[in-house]
Amino acid sequence: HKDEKPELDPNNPVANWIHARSTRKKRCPYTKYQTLELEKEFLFNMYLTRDRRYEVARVLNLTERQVKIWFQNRRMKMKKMNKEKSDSKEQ
Amino acid sequence: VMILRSRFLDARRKRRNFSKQATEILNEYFYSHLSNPYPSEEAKEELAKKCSITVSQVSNWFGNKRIRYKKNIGKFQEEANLYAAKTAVNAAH
DNA sequence: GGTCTATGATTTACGACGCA
DNA sequence: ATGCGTCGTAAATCATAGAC
Repeated sequence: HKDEKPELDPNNPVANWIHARSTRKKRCPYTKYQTLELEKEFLFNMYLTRDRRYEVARVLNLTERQVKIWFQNRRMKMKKMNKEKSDSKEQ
Repeated sequence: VMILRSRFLDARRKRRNFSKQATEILNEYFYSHLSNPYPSEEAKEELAKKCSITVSQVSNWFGNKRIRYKKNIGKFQEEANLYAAKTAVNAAH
């Protein structure tokens, strides 16, 4: 399969499932303040310039990578919410 | 209009467990595809229709099921046997 | 009715892959 | 090669419906 890492085991059913690499950073919930500031920035523009990303990361004490990924996830969330809205409309 | 709107918002806020029949259908698929329990988009749509839930809810269900099964296979052994037997009976007729 | 646990949904973090 | 885009997902966590 594709996503991440195989689990080389004999005949257990989970062997061929997708598994996260052990090096993956553990999910760390952001504070209310961090989330609020990220949401404000997202409201201002859905896509970050490199300068804004640096600044947001510095102010919120996150890495630029975390900020980049937060925006990617936030755009997917918005897409999902829009889809639900249009789906419930028809019918 | 306000009533409809508030009803819609309430429905989103207040989660309901899925029906017994829906859970049955999802579990049948899960245990009969245990070596690769990743339904395609088309399969998700069909499951969603049969279960009267959304495709997102089907995705959530499989995501939760995979991780919870993997985390404690022993706890699900009885359930796994039950659905294995059920699909065996279905295949025999 | 108050405690818990099971369950559905949401939040971080990445791998795979696309495109410029 | 770099670098950021989407898409689908893992895994942890949240919220609370329901079982006890």
